[in-house]
Amino acid sequence: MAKYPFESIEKKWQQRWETEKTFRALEDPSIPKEKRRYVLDMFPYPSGAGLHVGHPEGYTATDIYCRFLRMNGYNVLHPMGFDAFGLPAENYAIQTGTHPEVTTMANVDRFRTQIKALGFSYDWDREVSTCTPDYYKWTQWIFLQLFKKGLAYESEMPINWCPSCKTGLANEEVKDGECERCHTKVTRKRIRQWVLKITAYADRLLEGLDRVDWPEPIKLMQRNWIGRSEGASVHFSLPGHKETLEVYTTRPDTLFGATYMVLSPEHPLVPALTTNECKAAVEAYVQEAARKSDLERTDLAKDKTGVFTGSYALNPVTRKEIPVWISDYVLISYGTGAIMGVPAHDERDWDFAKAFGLPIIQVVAAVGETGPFDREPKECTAADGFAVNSGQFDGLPTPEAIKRITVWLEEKGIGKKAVNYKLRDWLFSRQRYWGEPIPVVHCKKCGIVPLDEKDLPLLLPQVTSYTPTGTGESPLANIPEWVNTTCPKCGGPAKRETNTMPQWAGSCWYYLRFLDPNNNKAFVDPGIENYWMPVDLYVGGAEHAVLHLLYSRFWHKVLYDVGAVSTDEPFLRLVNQGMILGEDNQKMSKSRGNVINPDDIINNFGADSMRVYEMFMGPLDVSKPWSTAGLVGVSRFLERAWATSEKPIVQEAASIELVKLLHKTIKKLTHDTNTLNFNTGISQMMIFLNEISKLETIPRSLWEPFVLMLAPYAPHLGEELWEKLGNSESLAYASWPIWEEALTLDEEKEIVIQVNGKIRDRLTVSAGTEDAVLRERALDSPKAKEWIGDKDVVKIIVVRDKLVNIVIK
RNA sequence: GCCGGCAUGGUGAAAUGGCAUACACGGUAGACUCAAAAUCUACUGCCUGCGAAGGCGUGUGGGUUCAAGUCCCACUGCCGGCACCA
Repeated sequence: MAKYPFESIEKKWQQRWETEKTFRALEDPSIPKEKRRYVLDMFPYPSGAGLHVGHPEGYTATDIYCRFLRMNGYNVLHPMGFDAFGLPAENYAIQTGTHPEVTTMANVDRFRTQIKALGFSYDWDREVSTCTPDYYKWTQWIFLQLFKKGLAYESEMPINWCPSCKTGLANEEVKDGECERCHTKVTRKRIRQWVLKITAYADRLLEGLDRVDWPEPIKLMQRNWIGRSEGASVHFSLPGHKETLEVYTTRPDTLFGATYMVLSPEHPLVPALTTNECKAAVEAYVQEAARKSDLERTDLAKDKTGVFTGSYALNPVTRKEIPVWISDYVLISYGTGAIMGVPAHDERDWDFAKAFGLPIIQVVAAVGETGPFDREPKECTAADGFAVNSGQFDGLPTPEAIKRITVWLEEKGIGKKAVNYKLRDWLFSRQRYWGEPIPVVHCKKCGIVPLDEKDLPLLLPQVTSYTPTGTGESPLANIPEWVNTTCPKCGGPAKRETNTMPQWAGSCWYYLRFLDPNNNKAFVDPGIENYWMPVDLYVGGAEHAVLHLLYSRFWHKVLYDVGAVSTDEPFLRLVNQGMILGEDNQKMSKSRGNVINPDDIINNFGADSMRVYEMFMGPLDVSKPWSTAGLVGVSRFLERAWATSEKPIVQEAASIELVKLLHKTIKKLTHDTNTLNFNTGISQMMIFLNEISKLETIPRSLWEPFVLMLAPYAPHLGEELWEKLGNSESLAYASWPIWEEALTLDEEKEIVIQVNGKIRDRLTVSAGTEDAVLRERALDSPKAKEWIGDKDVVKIIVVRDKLVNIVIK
């Protein structure tokens, strides 16, 4: 079998699609809402390394699905663009002096060429890059909306500081205590930052998850990330001080067991509470903690450390004085930055109390446990039970005790019910050049003043050096003529904000710009937004499970609140594609030398082989190793399809067996394509082709539907075969074949005869044979008789069209 | 440590609680060929057996069921995420 001429075929059809704008999506009002679909890929960051074989996996999946939808009469929006701001281009600029825009645009061109070589049916008229002024004008506009709603604020806060990049990092850019990009150990530094108040949307981000069709594990990860907990805040008075110490606890029922308090080293009350005798030790500890990175703080925390402040707090229920300590196991960023130590019922508190010889009092007992409860418990338990050593609350089961003590605290005015989140506000500024400038100015007289919307975009100026200033400010701070400006409000002198936005900003809303990419009056026309939104299917890697998808949902909800979009959740259905591993079953990486380059595969086997192979490897959502040997099998399948098309295609009727196989194939492929189970769908096409390729002449009634079904998977070959059938129009909008249910059913069924669950015989009967008949025929089977022997038949199970199980004893 | 996912032939994998291993790779044998490649055909889970046939088999151990890869319980291993969240 000769190799089919994929090079010429693929080139030819890619050109046809491009010049004819085959896949342009128009907002045709005559197509009803239920016949419109928005299918979105996570757009790539155009790295210098070029396209990875992982990219085409999700892109092929959505492409097949979109082509399938079009053939089923849907109006499909399927765009592609580039997440073009980002650190690698800037780091390259620092090394070489090349403007990041130059690098980025070259990479974008390369990516576009590589993506087009795979024959995806994108509407390229809608392409966007987040780094173009046309685009980031609207990223800045959205920032202004956030600012006006009070959701963007400045804060002087300790941040992760990378001494090598000389810039601040968000928590999520720190991996194992190291800078995600350059792997330098991260330290802490206080710096002025812009922060977005995502916590204000915590409950809505949580609630919205109940209304979207996403994988449960991903929803769970988002829920855990938001980390909502209910409990109580309690004020502890501090004898000798007018302030009180507020703590948050999920277990107010253990208040009687609180024998000490711990503040985070960064807690504002630490200086006031430190007595002269303890001052030296406390200050040393605070300094030590500040110097440490998060890695060290968590690592060293295997043994609890801490120092006594010298002060005492009053336990509001026992009226006993309890010592106030500081320790780095208490985080300033969660709750109030202070805790009550209940060593008997919290592992961490237990370790701390044991390390420093603090008293341990049991206040919860397991159901069925009998006292006495007046001695120090042997082990710590956080489990529910009933209250002991808790005065008036003794005997109450834990949930009841929590309620009653919370009420009691409220009555006394020393506490109340409280909700807390693990989610923190989003550190939104970067001390970088290659990002969207934050469109505000700092005016001595008016404070922080946002730019007028009509003055957007605020363009990134040219700089001579991309190197960070080292003071924590971005390279923009080195351009006085840009920094010094006038206040939009009072007209007096003002300074521009020199921080830029993080890469997440542009990717937070790109799916909206695809709707109306050239609009310069609005970020999207409301009519067009309403036409397509929400996104019906969003496919991308699971590594974005939390951050990108949470940030994006947050922005979308804000845009919904300002009336800019019509839905409050952006992505109805989410599918995460699995990772493609190297042939050695390891993550692909340069250092392992197991990287597969898509260009090589396309050159040697063609884009269609690449596409079909990636879909044939296994289920879309699991990780799977690349195998060039496996690719060969798929390539043979396409060659066989080509070879079959070279045989005479005739008008003769096909045999009933093949007609039935065709209808079964249409049914299975329709179902599997619709549910994105491409691997089993392809296998069904293989079964069909294996059969018809045996024929000397090919009935057109079999071949035509096969070509149509193959087309979404191998579109270049599909179009070519369609043309060979005498069609002059593209098959992109031809009708997907329809199956006839009656032709998918077998007239005869093989019935398995089991004796005690073991297969002993088989018989062939016509479909739908009555249970009673099956029972008789099974009992008549000589082999079954042999196995039954003289045993008693206890029971006979009949499953129509499938099996008879004779149970004997 | 916690959370989540996965575990099936030599390999990638398939299987509404009802014939385990479809499809593909690889392998073996044969056809075609001067020869090779390509292609085509047959076989290909393991064990016993000349064969007929039988037994075993979906990470391990239990359980539910007439029937378990699939459901339940306990464990082991691998992969991913999180990191003292009070």
